Amino acid sequence: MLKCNADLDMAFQALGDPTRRAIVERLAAGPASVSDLARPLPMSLPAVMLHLKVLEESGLVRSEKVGRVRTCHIDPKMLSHAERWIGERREMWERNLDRLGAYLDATKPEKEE
Amino acid sequence: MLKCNADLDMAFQALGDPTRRAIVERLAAGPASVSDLARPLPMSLPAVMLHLKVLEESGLVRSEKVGRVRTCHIDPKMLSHAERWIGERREMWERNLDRLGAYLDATKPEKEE
DNA sequence: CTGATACTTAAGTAAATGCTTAAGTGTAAT
DNA sequence: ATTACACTTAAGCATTTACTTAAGTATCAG
Repeated sequence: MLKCNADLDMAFQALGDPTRRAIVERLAAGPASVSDLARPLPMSLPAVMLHLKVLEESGLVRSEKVGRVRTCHIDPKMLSHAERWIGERREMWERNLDRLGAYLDATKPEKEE
Repeated sequence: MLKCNADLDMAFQALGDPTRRAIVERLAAGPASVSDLARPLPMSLPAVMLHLKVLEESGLVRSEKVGRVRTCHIDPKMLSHAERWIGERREMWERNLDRLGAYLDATKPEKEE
């Protein structure tokens, strides 16, 4: 019954956590290793790994491991997707406001022609 | 330690649920009563009320009650806020890609001058 | 006044989240 | 070979979420 946009579900839910947004914020400045990401965060490294897993499964972040260090970076596609979803709804709402305005303009004015 | 953006937390978390996105989707087309919103949804009315409460506390939706019917509508401000947050991070990432490209262009080319 | 409508509140439950500490597994440096 | 480093997995736990049903509380219509 509900449209099935599991990818948006995961992306928005991932962004709904301050730790994960902090990670995205850091990655927006450029790729980083897991330890780099964990260092400023007030939690254990395994906890950061879990957040990274969420971000990666949501498609917002990707990572590759070379040697013993895993480097993470943003995947902008899902960011765009989420951004677009919000933008389209906002625009739909604004068009409705405009239509309502036009309707009121068309019906109310008594001093017409 | 983490930047405190409780409003974004709530907005993104609200959008991270398919039922709530369906409600926003419906409201983008125009205001609706609680029952209107609940009718197509595969759950009880109290459950829908809880989702509405989340949407309202996140600032994405507002509502007024007149008589016995509560009419809900989108508040576009928080939609814009969330959209902007994503957009800024995406752009930051893209600027970084450009800088990297420029750096590579500036250092690698052997056939210069 | 009586019943139907449109929400609202309360109480309870199963599952998902966000951590923790402890114990691994490979890779790199000495 | 030995040690340190950078993750990774596992097990466990407290809290929050997403519902449910049942029992209200105001309107409004007849």
